[in-house]
Amino acid sequence: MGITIKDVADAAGVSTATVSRALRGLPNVDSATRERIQRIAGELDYVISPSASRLASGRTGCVAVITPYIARWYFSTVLSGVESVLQSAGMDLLLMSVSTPDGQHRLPPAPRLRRRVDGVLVIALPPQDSQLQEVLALGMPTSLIGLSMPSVPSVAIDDVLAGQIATQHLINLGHERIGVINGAPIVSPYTAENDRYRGFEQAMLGAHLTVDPMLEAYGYFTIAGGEQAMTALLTQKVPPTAVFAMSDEMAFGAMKAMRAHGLTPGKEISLVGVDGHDMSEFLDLTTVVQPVQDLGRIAAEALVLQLRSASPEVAGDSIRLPTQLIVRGSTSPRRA
Amino acid sequence: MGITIKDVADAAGVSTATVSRALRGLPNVDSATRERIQRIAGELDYVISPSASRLASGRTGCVAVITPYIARWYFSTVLSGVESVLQSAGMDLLLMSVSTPDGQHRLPPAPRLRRRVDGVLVIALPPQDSQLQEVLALGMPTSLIGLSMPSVPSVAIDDVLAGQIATQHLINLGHERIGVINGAPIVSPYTAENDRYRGFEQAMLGAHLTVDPMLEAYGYFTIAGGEQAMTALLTQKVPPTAVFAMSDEMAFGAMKAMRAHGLTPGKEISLVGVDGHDMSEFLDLTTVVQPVQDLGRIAAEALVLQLRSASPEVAGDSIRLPTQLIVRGSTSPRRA
DNA sequence: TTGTAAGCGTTATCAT
DNA sequence: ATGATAACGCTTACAA
Repeated sequence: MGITIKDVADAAGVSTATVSRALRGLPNVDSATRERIQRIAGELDYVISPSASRLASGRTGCVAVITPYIARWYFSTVLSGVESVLQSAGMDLLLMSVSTPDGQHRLPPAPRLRRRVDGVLVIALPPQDSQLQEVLALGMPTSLIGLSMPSVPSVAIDDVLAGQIATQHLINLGHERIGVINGAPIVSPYTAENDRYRGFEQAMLGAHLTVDPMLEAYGYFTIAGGEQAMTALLTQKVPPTAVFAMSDEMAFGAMKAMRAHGLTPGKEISLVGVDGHDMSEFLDLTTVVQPVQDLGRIAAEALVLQLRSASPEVAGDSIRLPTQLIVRGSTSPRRA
Repeated sequence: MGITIKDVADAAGVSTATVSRALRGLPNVDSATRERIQRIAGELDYVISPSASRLASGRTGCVAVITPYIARWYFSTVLSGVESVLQSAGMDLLLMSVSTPDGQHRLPPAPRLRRRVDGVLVIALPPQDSQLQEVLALGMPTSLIGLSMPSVPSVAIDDVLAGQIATQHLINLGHERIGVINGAPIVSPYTAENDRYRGFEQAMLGAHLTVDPMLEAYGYFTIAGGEQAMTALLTQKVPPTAVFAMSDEMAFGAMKAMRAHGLTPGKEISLVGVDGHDMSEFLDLTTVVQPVQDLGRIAAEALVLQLRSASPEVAGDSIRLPTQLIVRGSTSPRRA
């Protein structure tokens, strides 16, 4: 039921091999022949069969993107960057979420990868996540986004630095009782949240300030979580005068809690986030902006490059993208 | 370099045909044989070659999702619903954006669909978008999400009703000078924005209120756009006392503009949106909530069903999902 | 530069 | 219930 390469070959009076070569732009094809074949293929409305091509060549032209969430800002933004690159590269993007929209875990992606894609892009899974381990064990070309591991190519920001910058900003404003809204309490090392916490600690210690465990709360990277965390911080005997939220979305929740307690971010209390979420400008939130879309874009470019250069071990190493502190109204000098 | 069906067949002492049948769960296979084959396939770590299977069967097991944006809330939320269903159905999800992250148009998706997927899901493209037309012209099983057209299966809300409900809410609060923040000025008919506008008109006319063209502005469904639109409305000689924004994100922008003009949503001026965006609760925005994730979920389910039931014309018709007005603090009775 | 033909790994149609 | 085998549509040595 479809035009095949054979039909084109017959119509052009050449062999299927020549059509294949001509259409794929391979060298050693007479340019007149090539043009004729292209024209005829067009006239016949010929479309190559990916399945046949893949079966014969062994390459799928597909890249899988594995992500814990699809609908959250960070992940969808990374994804948009990835998609634009893969699109231009003519590769198919297979989207696989590791958890349901409700957050439950699902079928492990690794089995669904084998023989199906040429490469894999993983967004912000904890380094020792079992799903991630299984994917890496597949041994296929892989790039990590928003996390980094030794010996696996990755694109990420310097999370320690991000945490350090955010905290230092608060310190520079004269704050001393600085709270943190962290991700989850128990978490594997080398995650973004851990690194940001280390940056926080470094800044605090560097300024000879006390890291008070009572001023740490967990917001699980959600708005609601941030709100709860901030509420917890505000009900301390001596609440913080400034708070570092590890993500903008948690910061949004924190803002709500502050207002509920009659506090205005940037007046009685200061708040800084991390991300550069679309809404952060709108909400006048000081934040450490990370180039989220570029994270995806650059990782995808690196992967495509690796896939093209048949050399399996041109893995390319860990790439660090810069962050930038954007000071807005949510932070202000400590009131005397 | 991989285990093939032949290897499994040899190891099990049966033919490849039997292995194929056994592994796919087809009938007419001795249960003992089937179990043995399954065990051996497992031991050998056999993974079927999708390319070969697709080439031989003619089915790809892939569904393409075509969307104008990936990183916007509505689209990523629909996408997450779609993904969860396709995942459970064991189908591959090919993601294709129609515009770049910057909003530019790109390669038309239609050519990239042929022979590559079994079905297509289209998210919120205007009915007469040329890309959409080309996709439909392919004649493959297709479901539309967030838009509807005669004779093409679709899942959407009743946008006229949504606009009507939002507006009526403002009217019920006693407002008479009601502004609208629309999408784009020139737009094809039968789009969500047009329908919502019609609902707005209906409500206004039903209450014998004047639809003042001066109280209409365009926000292009973005935060920044909403802000500009609201600013325009507020600089009218006689500004509106209430505003219907056709999306929550535009409403967010509108809120910012209101505050910039010293107005508090829900006090001197009322504001209602449409969507049920995550941030709307946080920002205390009254809105007409639509079940965005369900839109994607249900459309995907319908498509999967259609693809399974080999009957090509079980297209299933247009499905309408309900919306719900959630009254929050951004709307209040008109002040005398 | 072009053609020949042997795969690629399944599925599906007949037989048995 | 199982087996043999011809597709499926392309790529890629190898020849010419």
